[in-house]
Amino acid sequence: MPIASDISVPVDRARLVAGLTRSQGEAAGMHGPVLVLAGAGTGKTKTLTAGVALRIAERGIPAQRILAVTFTNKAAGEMRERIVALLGGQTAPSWIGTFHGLGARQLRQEPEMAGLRENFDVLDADDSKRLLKRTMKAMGAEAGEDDGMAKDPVKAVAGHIGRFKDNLIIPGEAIIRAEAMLASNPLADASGLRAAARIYPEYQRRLREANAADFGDLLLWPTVAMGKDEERRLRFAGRFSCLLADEYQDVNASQSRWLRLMAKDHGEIFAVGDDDQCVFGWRGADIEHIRRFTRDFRGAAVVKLEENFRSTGHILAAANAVIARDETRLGKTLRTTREQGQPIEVVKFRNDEAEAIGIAAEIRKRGAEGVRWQDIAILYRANHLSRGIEEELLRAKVPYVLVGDVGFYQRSEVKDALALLRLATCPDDCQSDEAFRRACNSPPRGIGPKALDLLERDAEWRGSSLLAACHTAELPPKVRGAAGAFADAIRAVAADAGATVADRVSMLLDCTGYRQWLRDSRAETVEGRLENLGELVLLAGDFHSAAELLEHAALASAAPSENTEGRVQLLTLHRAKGLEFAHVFLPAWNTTVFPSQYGEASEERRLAYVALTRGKERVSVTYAEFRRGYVDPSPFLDDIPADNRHEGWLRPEARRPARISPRQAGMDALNEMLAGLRSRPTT
DNA sequence: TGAAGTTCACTGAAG
DNA sequence: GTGAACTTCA
Repeated sequence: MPIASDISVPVDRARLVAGLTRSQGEAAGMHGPVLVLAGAGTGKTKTLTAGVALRIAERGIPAQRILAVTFTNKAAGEMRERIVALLGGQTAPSWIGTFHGLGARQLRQEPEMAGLRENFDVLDADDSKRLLKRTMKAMGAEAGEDDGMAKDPVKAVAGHIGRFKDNLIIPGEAIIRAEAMLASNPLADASGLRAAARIYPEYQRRLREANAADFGDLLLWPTVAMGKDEERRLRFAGRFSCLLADEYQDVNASQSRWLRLMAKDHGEIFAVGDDDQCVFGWRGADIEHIRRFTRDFRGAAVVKLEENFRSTGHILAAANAVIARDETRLGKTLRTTREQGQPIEVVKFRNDEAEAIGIAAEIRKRGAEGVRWQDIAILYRANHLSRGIEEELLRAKVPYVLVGDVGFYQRSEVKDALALLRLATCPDDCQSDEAFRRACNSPPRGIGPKALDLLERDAEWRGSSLLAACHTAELPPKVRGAAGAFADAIRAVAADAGATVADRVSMLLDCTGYRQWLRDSRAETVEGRLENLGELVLLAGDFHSAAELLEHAALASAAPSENTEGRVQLLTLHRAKGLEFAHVFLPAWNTTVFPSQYGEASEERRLAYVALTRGKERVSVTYAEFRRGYVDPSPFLDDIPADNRHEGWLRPEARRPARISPRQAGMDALNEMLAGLRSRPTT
């Protein structure tokens, strides 16, 4: 492949590719469509960053003609930072962002693509679920659609509608497409899917009515519109000379099509990804897109990065063996230049409690050996598995942090405060009605479902906003006073033209009694919540308008960086993707837990591969003989070659009989009996 | 009407 | 443990 060397821009190519391997450097400098298949720990981000830097510095492509796409804000931020560092003072591309962020930007420019007006709202998952719920209630579809509907039908329908949007299915086509899907895959949740196809158009109608877009809309409509209207496509695509995409294995149909439309004119797309790490199928990601990259982008070059700089030999061999049993993969085999290191430690425990105790004890021991807490991580398949482990870490006095629990902007107090701000921004606009519904009764002021219904009727009758209806609707006297006072408080802040965004938020929290309400509540979490509100006011200082802050809040979920210093980190396998830790503990390798009974087999296997490749020095896999109903050890354990594993670092002991309930004790007895019957060698 | 109490399930989670 | 939905109580 040609490497441009004839451009006389005075840059030091050597510096840009410094620290890259030969294949990394070659890949970064290629022209035309390129797919970099980068295994875990092979320097994927580094290569991508170098790719951007070389395009700017060597090929002379203006920074603002480069489009770089990622999935998370964090990844986008890191890329921007690294590019700036690499290029010195030169500007990073103006269009580095997430798919959603970029889609939102396009939609802001031409909102009619989605049938929206200017200044539409972006709803986060929570908001859209609320709207969906009201829609379903109105359609009488909320209660369990007789047969096999899920326990949470709103969640199920929200999921299906989200998948429709991921797959570029517009409301009018949903019913036909759903039937087609069911014809080819009768195993799917048929009644839920049908219900969703029926509800989708009405939900979409209500979204438009509220002048709001959900996350799916942000990419769906620009993509649909660009596909239909070539002039429009050129307006968007014409401003870029090349594209770069991170984590390509995780793209969904809509994202893949969007990229193709954006790259159509020049074919300059540089994608990096690892098909072995596609673990977000349930979120719409489709591994097929990375597999057919060379067909989607004609003449694409494929470069494999197989040199792993992260893990020791044993860890890598184990991971390779586990993933090798996935037969549909594109195929690459990681090798490491590092030493063999220690074998994977596989430890059997009697039950889940013993497992938690054992892990905590082992972590203590490693701490005593000088391992820093922050270099240790416990990675599990499902969130609820953290609980038992936390308990034992607490007991063992090991400091830990639960990584990425609830995002800052998803916290209820933050959402309440933002709803107040939304309300104060346009008190007379029906677009603020959802914010009103959220804010009107926190703190409780007597506006329950009944009163809200009266307000809704009045507002509908007059065509006014709910807030305006507080003064006009016929309400019981007490409620009327409270509602009026609430509306006046909002309006007072709205009228204060001189106030900054931060001032407004702070004033609203005070004059609506929200802060006081929080202070008075004697829940344990008050202090943290008040702190969050303070943090929000602080953050609000960075924004020039309420609209700006609200958009940011919808598109950015993450908490302002969690402090992991000096703590053991607890997180799910999914959240651990892309991260690395010197010491990794992988609990609950039991069937139905991991692999999960709900997951797709090959995706669970890839998740096991992700799990093992997080470790740099030591990886410990544990399982319980007994765990909530007898479950077998994970079959993935058998896939770790005998040469690369070692049974146990600790004699598993179940202790603390006092804490074991009679029920548990009975089950333990049963378990022991079963274990005996199976004639497993006992420890 | 609202608040307090109770029950029940609980993959995974970016934007 | 948590949160959501439902029930009961004041």
